[in-house]
Amino acid sequence: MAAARARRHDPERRQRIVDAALRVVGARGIAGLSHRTVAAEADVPLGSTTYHFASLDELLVAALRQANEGFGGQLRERAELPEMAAGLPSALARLMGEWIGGDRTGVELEYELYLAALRRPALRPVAAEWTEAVTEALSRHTDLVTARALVALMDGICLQVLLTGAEYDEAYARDMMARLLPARPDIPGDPTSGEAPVSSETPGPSTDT
Amino acid sequence: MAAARARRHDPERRQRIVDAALRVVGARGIAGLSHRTVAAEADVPLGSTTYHFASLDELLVAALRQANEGFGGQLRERAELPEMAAGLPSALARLMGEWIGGDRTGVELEYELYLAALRRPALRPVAAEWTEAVTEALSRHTDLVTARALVALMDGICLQVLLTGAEYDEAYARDMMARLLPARPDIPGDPTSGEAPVSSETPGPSTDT
Amino acid sequence: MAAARARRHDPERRQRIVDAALRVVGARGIAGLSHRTVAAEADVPLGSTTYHFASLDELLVAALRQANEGFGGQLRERAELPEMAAGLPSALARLMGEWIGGDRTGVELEYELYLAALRRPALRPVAAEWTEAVTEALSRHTDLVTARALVALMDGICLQVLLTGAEYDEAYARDMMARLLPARPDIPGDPTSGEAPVSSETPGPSTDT
Amino acid sequence: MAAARARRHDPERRQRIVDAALRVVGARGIAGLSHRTVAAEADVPLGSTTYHFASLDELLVAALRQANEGFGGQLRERAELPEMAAGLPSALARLMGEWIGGDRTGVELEYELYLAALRRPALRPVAAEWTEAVTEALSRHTDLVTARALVALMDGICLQVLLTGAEYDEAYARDMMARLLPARPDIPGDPTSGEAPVSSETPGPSTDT
DNA sequence: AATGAATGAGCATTCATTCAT
DNA sequence: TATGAATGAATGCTCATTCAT
Repeated sequence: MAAARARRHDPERRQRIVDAALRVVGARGIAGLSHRTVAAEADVPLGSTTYHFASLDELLVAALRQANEGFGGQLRERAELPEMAAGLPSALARLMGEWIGGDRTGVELEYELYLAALRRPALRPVAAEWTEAVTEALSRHTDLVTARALVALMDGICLQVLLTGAEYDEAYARDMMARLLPARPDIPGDPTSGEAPVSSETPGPSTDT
Repeated sequence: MAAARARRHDPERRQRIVDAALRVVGARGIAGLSHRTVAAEADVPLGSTTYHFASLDELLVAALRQANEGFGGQLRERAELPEMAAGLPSALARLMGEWIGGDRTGVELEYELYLAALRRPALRPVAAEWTEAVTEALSRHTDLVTARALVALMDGICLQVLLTGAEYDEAYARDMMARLLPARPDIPGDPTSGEAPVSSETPGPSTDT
Repeated sequence: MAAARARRHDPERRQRIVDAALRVVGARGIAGLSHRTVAAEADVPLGSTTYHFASLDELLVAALRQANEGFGGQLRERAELPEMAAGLPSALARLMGEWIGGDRTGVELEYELYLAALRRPALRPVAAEWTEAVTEALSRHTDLVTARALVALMDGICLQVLLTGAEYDEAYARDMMARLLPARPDIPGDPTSGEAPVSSETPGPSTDT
Repeated sequence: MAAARARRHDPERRQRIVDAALRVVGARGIAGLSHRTVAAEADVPLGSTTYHFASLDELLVAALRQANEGFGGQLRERAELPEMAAGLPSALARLMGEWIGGDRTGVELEYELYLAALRRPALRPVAAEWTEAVTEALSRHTDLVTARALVALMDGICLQVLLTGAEYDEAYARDMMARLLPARPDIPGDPTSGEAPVSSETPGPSTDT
């Protein structure tokens, strides 16, 4: 068990490289990720990174898959709780608030990897996995179509906060998600459907234009 | 092939560099944008790019500002049309479909520049400008809060298509946007508010368009 | 008297450029001095710096001449005071301590310009001027040869502090300078203090070799 | 002229780069030292210089350490000789004369690297090493404090010659150094010469070696 | 199987200088 | 006379990749 020199198969090595990659991307962005930076961060020889991950894309895939556990993981954990069954929009809005209000590094890291799929087809399956997983978790409390729309809206809201530097407005997020829930004209108190009906006012369109 | 040498006074130079930058980003991504690539694409001396844009960030700002005219420009143009007043969700869903269904290069280009604001604070004001402009255009037909949510949802839907490789589903987009519109329990047929009330369960594509 | 636009002869302009050059060298070293940096610091057009100073060497000469007022200026001021006549070594050691113990920027700036003469012959006359001026000021209280040696020793002590990061030891400086004073065999008082009145005869090289 | 290509394994490579750096600094000054100039001078690929020396500072450190062998090396060699024990000031003055009277390139090179520590903290430890080594060599013949002052005075005298273009005056140097030697009140013989038999106390040369 | 050495291409940026006003 | 525009050269440095163990 003593540390063998020149271990033949070091299964931790690969994981340590992925962890280091996440730290590098978190600190310096994907643009700062290179064989060198990750090797230095992981404290492994340069050749080791190219050996375990033939290309940076391959490393990014592993990193993205691991990063996906962030928001998605928390959401799946809470998906079981009665709180979420009781009021999906408010539960999601609160979760977003906690996530985005905490250390921004993790949030930016996760989104940067996710958005990188735009230009790296290799990452798309992983991005799709993430969307699927979150959608599925939400579909415990609503239908699939609504779940997917909720995910899209959450993404859009988060992006507006992250990209424009705007403040996160939890009440706004909750209300808009509540609107997305399927109409329940006949069952006004259905707990699975989410929040209570949105207040009638809200900056209604009135007679603009 | 050699362009005119010794082009001492070239007032269009700056604009040509921005155009070239957009072409480069469109073809090779932001990662492929460098003073060298843009200089070659614009057929100007290398020093000319650094002279007109002291840093790449500066060039990206100019490029993003110009790219913002893409979707946002079309939306603002159509914002005047009665079609949009008649049915905001279906008009927006159609516009998205046309945009995303056409040449993907422009779409990806625009989104890549937009999303780059995540890691480049210099781009955030421009990203905010874009959001503001689109929101304002939409607010001709609905309230500001709803407009902002519509933009967020559209962003989220587009991203899902672009990032996961999913197909764009116009009916789904329309129905979800329709749900976002403020509740009008008393005025079921308000034309300014957009579509007719959506069918109760799930957003079947119904028979639009 | 009102600020004329496009003043024909702006005598302040030249001085402002020199002042800016000193600030630039102080902050970023001679290596950081360029037409651009000094123009930016002085808030004058780039062309203005090349106009007033055809070469950087020319600008450095002007800057060094002005910087020479630092230590040398203080020394000349105090040269009149009875304190210096009473005890040259302790007065000089104290002055060095004050100079080197204060803001290091000025000290480094002055020395950097002075030492630049090593590689820039254009600066040598100015460096020689400085040495001459200080030597002459000291020669009010001792002979010329001793004065020159005192200057050399002070330079060497300062350099050791600046180059090696050592602490300045005022007592050591005072004692070593005291030893440099010409022998006063008739006043055995205290040779280490060197405070005794300077002897009339100068330290002729005697007949060694 | 093309040297052997594909020199994959070249253990002297590093040393050759340092040698080339010294030649470059000697010929064109530190300002003329760049990865490119040194690569050309050493006839190695550009990447080789950045591989062996991650930064120019690192290269300068190696170069300074090697240059330190110049004057310091000669001094240490002669430190053993009876000549130095017999008359420290005259021996040092003669050594300085030989050093400064010979090829100025080496002298300027050594001083330029040494003085560069003023603005490059990375060089300070090496500058301190040099001072320590020379001081220690001198302390075989006098006490540490005096040795340090002798080094300072020698530095100051050399600088005056190098910076102002003055002639080196060996007799002057010898006499001033003689004054620096610790007082020997009991042997009033001739304090200016310092050649007289050294008093018993003080770390005189006594019977070392 | 794993890795240190090595290298040429490329990077953003700064620069002195030239030129046309 | 004074200056903004313009440019090619050069800078330190990072990099993916190759190669020889």
